[in-house]
Amino acid sequence: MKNNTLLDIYQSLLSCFGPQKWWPGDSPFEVMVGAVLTQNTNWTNVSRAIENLKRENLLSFRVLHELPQEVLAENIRPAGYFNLKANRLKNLLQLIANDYGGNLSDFFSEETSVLRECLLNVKGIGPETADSILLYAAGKPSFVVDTYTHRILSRHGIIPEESSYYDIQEYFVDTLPEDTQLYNEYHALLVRLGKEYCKKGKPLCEECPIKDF
DNA sequence: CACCAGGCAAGTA
DNA sequence: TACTTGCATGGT
Repeated sequence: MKNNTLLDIYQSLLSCFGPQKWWPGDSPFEVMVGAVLTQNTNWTNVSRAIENLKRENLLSFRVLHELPQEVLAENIRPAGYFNLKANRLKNLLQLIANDYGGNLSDFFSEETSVLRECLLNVKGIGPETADSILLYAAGKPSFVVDTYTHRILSRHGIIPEESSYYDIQEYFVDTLPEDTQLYNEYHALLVRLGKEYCKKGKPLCEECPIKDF
């Protein structure tokens, strides 16, 4: 009776782990910054970088936009790739300054597909970072696919190993109801599962809560 | 010591 | 188009 495997998996994960309360962050702006900082990086390192920004009272659009890139880079050093990420954040802030007068609410009020294209046009923002900002900062129903999503589903034989980002996203979007809260919780639960039961280079874990799917 | 972490862009053939 | 490489800190 599994005519909707993804929904069944979701229910299992939710009952196993409970709500994950994502994204960790106090404001949409902080979430957006965190989305860039967490690219290929452990969240604990990102937390340190964000703590630095908070301690120095730098975590606002105006301040960060006016801050020299080198100073920004020093503050986000613990997140790794700090020069690269400082540049990427600057690119994003520049877009918001140029096209939206620095008004984050106006930026996030754009229609989803328009906003997505804007984000993807920023050098340093790819599909996952764009979808993370859309979903967790702007509250749009944009499903986020990450390495855990790909690894979990392919390891369980639910999708082919060679599936692309958009193959996987399409699968979720076509199967699940379009619901921001569902997308939010589902992605967070997959990350939780991935961290605890589906690590890189290991075989399918016998204790995995969804091993029967 | 090696390997990994909530990617992305640029270079090569 | 399909690989490969650079970017970098901190935990295990």
